[in-house]
Amino acid sequence: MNFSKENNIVYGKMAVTIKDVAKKAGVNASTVSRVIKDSSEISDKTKTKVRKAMTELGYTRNAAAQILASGKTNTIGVVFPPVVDKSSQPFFMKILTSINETAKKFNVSIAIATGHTHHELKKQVRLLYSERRVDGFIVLYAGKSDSIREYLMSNKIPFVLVGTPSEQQNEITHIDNDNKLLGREAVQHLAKLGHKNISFVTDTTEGEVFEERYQGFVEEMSRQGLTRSLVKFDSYFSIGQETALVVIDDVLSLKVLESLLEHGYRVPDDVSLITYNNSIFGTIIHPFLTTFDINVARLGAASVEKFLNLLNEKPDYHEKTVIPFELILRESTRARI
Amino acid sequence: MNFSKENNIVYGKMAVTIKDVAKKAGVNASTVSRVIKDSSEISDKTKTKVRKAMTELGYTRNAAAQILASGKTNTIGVVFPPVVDKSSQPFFMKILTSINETAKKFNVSIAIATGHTHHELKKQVRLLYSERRVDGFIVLYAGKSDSIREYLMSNKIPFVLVGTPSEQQNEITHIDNDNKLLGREAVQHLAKLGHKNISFVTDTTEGEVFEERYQGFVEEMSRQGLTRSLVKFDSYFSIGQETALVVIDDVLSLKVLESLLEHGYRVPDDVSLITYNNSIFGTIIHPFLTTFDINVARLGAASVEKFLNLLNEKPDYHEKTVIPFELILRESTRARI
DNA sequence: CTGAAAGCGCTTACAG
DNA sequence: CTGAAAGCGCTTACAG
Repeated sequence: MNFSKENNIVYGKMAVTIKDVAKKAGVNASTVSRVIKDSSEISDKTKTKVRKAMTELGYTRNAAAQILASGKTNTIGVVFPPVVDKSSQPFFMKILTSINETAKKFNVSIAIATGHTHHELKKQVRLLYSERRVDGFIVLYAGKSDSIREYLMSNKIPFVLVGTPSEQQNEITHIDNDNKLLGREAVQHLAKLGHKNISFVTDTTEGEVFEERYQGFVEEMSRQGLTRSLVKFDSYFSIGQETALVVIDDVLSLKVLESLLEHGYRVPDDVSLITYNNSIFGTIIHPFLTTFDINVARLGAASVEKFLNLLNEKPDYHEKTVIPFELILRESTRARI
Repeated sequence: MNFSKENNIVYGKMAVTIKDVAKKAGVNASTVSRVIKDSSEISDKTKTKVRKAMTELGYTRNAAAQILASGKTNTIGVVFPPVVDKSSQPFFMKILTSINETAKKFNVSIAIATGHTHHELKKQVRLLYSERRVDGFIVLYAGKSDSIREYLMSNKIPFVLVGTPSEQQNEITHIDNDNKLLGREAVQHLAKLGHKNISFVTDTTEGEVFEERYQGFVEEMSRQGLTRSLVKFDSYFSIGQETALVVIDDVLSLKVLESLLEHGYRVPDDVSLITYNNSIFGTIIHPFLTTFDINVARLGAASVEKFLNLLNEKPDYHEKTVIPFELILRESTRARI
């Protein structure tokens, strides 16, 4: 029976500490600490000895003690957008999973900040940082600056953005797809199939995502000398001479599909449809949607890597990371006859 | 300039500690600590004085220090199921949000555990607990026992389950809807509309959710003397004499709807359809689905409350909490003429 | 009702 | 390459 352990009763079990390991290995606690972080100062012989003691005793570090002593939390705060229904977008759960698993790979943890209102969300973000629970943040929404972003910037708190900020792109490290290219490539795919009159369909004309995809669409349409229009989807939705549609995302695509069917158009026989995001909505009902996979897993992984780089290397510049996308061919597009 | 602060440089800023507050308020650090937790031992006068100092200095507690000193993490680990695509089920993001916001209300934090494989997930769960990052867990999947649940139970780690465990229901605190009642009430709604021949449609016959909803369906159908059958949805799906369908969830309902349309049935004119979950999938295309809202927000909130109760009160029994549901009438059911 | 002191389990200059 | 010591910022018996 080991006396020093008598006070380490946690949840009814003895917690093994660095001291126990040190005693067992016949070294000082500071040596054990150095072995834990695999310091090059320590001899291989000692490392082996200490590690043996660690496994024999079943040692695991106490996270709180390490955080307190080192001053580094090794935790990243993940900030969700301040909207009520994050659950309707598979994107968020997907990127959260990816972030969590990448973080684990680098031995860091994550904490999350959510809020129905902007005010609540900001309170959570501030609290996470002021209680020294996180070293910084990955923010899962971009666009125009808000008071949370201002808070982060003015306090020089490390953070990266998933998406593209409307302003200060050179002062913010961010990770995104090339939305303009996404717009162009949709046109290219359709043009290759022989379509000459194409509409861009959206339910919102706000936000960077729409703006850039649409801009890419317009540029490529002009370049190829094709006929285009912009259609806002609402209850009066209908189409004219166009033989193909670029739709802003796959949820909207399902609605467009239904409306088209009502008006007597068959997809892809009468009109082709190409869309974005490759979420589950694209393969529930036929025609399964031809869509661009924006690679959410890599967006998440890159956000962690870039954040860690920002935190540790403290580069004096802020870069944009562009994640490649992939066209998934399914049933909703076909050659124009 | 305050000397004691010179060493508290965190992220380039002075961190205010309990000592700074104590000095400013002219009391001992231990008194400040007691004021923080609003101890009834401290006089109101002192509390006011200390709180004034706290706000003036902008004090926030250091989470790691508090955790280390108190031995309580005030953090709950949330365990997601070990499946690849959690993002296709809006349920998970919804309950995560609800759990996080309820936790915040009780001043506790959350950590998450995800993994593509059961093995990875278990590693994360063990790590969270052995590093003393969490006091216990909320597990977001139920059904048959797995090695994670066995680990939690045999180590007497506090946890609650969202869903109903197949075994040991009296030894596990869990939170769920009454799935059997959900099955019965679907029948009742349909019967009231005059339907006498009803099928239960599912794509999986595994899991508690199916079993209980189906059992409730069967019982109520028998009780009312109606004609029933069980239909497994696949590419050969078709219906016979039935005039109404109970479908296991709303994603499957969209597929069923499509298949019905192909076979020339109109919903709800020819056949009524009632389903479960009230996710976004029910209101994308027409007919909008009549569905049961299972109240995910309350499932999440209750899981936090019950966990905290388990942790603090250490009751010697394990109860089940049944969250009420609500029928959302939309377009997919109608009276049989 | 409040203070002084010990302790939580680590990390990290400093010294040798 | 390793040890001894101080310190991170709290909490909590113990004493008065």
